Amino acid sequence: MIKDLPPNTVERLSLYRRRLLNYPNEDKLYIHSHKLAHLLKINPAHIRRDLMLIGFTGDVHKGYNIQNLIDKIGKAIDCKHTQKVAFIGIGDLGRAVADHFNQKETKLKIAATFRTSKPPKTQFQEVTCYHISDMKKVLIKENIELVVLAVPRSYAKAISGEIIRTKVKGILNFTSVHLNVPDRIFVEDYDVIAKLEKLSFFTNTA
Amino acid sequence: MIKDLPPNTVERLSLYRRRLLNYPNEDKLYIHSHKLAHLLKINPAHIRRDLMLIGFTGDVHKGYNIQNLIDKIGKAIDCKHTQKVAFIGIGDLGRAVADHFNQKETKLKIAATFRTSKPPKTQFQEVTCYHISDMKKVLIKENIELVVLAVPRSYAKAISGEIIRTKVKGILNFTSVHLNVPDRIFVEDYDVIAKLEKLSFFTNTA
DNA sequence: TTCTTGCTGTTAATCAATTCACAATTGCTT
DNA sequence: AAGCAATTGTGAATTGATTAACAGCAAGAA
Repeated sequence: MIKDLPPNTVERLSLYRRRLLNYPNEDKLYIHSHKLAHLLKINPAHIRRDLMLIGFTGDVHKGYNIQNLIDKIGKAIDCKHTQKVAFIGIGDLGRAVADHFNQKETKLKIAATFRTSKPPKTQFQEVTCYHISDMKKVLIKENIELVVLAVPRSYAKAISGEIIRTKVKGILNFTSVHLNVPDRIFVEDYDVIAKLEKLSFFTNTA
Repeated sequence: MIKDLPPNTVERLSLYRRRLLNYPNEDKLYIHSHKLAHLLKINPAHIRRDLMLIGFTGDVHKGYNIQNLIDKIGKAIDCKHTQKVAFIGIGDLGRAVADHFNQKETKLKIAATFRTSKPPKTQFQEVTCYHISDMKKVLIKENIELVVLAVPRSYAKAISGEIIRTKVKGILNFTSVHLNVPDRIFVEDYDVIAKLEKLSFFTNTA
């Protein structure tokens, strides 16, 4: 794991890897920066720069060895142990994401989902779905470190109050409520409403 | 509606307004930049600069008039007519967002939701939930211009292929698939997997 | 062998976003 | 009336992200 990678680079490395994992294996062992850039619709220089930052070097003619690159990205951004993730109050989106995390190459594992309503305890694939009232207990017992939080506003405060009493270290926060958590917890906010209003703005001016 | 606002400013203006709408009305008619900044955990200069960009000016002692500011933000970022939004394949998250759009102050209206599975046609609040197979028809009939797309990978291509044959102008894309759409459609990607891997990275180094 | 081609690695340039810092203003206090 | 205190509006500085540009290299063609 490399220190001091820019946040956006970390995100892109994740994208590179995922794209490469799905890359038709055919006989292709290598890929050029501009080819990968084209697949991801980004600038080739960006890729070369990102790979430079993690010290991965390609062949001047053949390009980048795909398997080695996948491995190197893992070394750069994955943590050593597997981290468990929980989805709190997010139905279909979790489902849309889940398949990837059942692949071999990932250090993240979806360990539980929670709902504020309905099913008190059901299975979804191999992931158990609990009622929200069991959240704290399960987060602790399962040693979950990352959560995706997408519950209605009215729940947000109480739930985040419980989360800080667990071992959770990171929250992807889709509630439009600003969470009051200690510094040891890393929060990434995403405000759907603001994004929609931005979308509205740029579809009417641009 | 103002041209040439930076994207991030547009997003923040949306956040400012929403925060102000929920601001305890008490007797407070005015708010200072640092007070609002504190509520949103951002830098006060940021707020002053954003408001400068939309030509809103405050009182050197009282601060910003809340109602006027709300109105001005509307003039700056809202489009004139109401725009309709659809949620495609996103259950709870849509629910978590929906309440806001039933407020008076918004130009966006959730007009439909679609599911890839289960309920062929049910109601959620006043919003009808259709089966995905009716999507194109409904998008056209309802004149929907914005969609939030969060279906499993395997559906993404086919669905985006249908979307481009409607009047949709903007897509908030939560599928990790790069959509191939013409330039007239504004796409904002959000890759949950990449965000989670970033979260994992920064909870293990920082 | 020598030339051409096309790629990587990397520095430099550009562009965008954020924050600093302070002049100007004006109510309030004395 | 004069000085203090607090706030806005904004130019300048800083930080960060992206893109351009090209030297250096090596395979393959001539």
